[in-house]
Amino acid sequence: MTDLHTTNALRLLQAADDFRAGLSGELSAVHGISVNEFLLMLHLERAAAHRLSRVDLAKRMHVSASTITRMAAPMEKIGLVDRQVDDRDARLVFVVATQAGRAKLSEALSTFSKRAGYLFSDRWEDDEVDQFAAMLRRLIAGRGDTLA
Amino acid sequence: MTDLHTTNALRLLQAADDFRAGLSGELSAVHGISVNEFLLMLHLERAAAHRLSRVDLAKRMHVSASTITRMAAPMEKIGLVDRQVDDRDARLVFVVATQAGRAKLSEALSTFSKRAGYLFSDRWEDDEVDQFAAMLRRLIAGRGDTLA
DNA sequence: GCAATATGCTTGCATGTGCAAGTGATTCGG
DNA sequence: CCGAATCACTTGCACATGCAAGCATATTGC
Repeated sequence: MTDLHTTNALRLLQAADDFRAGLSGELSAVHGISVNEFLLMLHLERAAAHRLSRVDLAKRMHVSASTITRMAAPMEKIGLVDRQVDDRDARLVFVVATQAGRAKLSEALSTFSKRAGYLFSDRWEDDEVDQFAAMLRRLIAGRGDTLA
Repeated sequence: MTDLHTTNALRLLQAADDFRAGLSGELSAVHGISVNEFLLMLHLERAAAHRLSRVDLAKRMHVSASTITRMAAPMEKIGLVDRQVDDRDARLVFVVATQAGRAKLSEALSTFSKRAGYLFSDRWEDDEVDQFAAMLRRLIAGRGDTLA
């Protein structure tokens, strides 16, 4: 009916949606943040000086610049991130992780890892996990700004 | 730094997001439908009699029942789906694919398959694609209502 | 049978998001 | 230099979506 590439793409979307849906509930219930806020902070954590410009974040997260503007505002209010204007280029406004934000990320990351463990553990052999990692890496290899 | 399960889950989300973002633009530009409308019709296509109740669709798509109600309305207007109340249980309102809807799905599916091909082809060996399919299948094995 | 409960769906409200337009800052071409 | 083009960001508007409440229909317990 449909070829295997198509099946794989459908399964990829389904598996990611399933995982994201479960993660969403626990992140918001336990840590009071959304999946996108979690991913935003993770991008900051991986970035130099734990900061990124708004357009940079937007590209990495597949959202519009306006979304970053609007996500950052409440995160600044609760102290997860700070706003930092570039010295050289006054157009650039960095989103920079605070200590509190990095601590929150660390907690949220343990929830994330626990769920990732549920997803794979007890059903996968170590070498299968390695293979899967290598395959996924090839799928996102085109991007130079991946989280993992 | 982070264990491999965590890395894999992050890559899974990233790969799916990347694919969905590219697909979204082409589906809306070429076929005038959203990714979620495409997936809704695909669920109908796979279902018995090409129809599903609203709560059933909601569960399969990880969205709320109200979202299905609101997605179905414009799709009925442009003739992609019909509304059908169950004879036995007047609470049940099925979303049923029309011929026009199934034709539209078929066109959109070719766009989907083309992008799925880009994602894997020229970079993957056949047996790797098979392995990847088997691994993804295990990730979504818990669900009995998967698309693939 | 009938009240109490559960189920499926819809609607009001609040929130999240993209797009297009607007603003200020920088860079480019002459 | 100076005007034009580009870039980063913000804001107004429209649309999508979840949650809670409401409504109609079924099912259950007595």
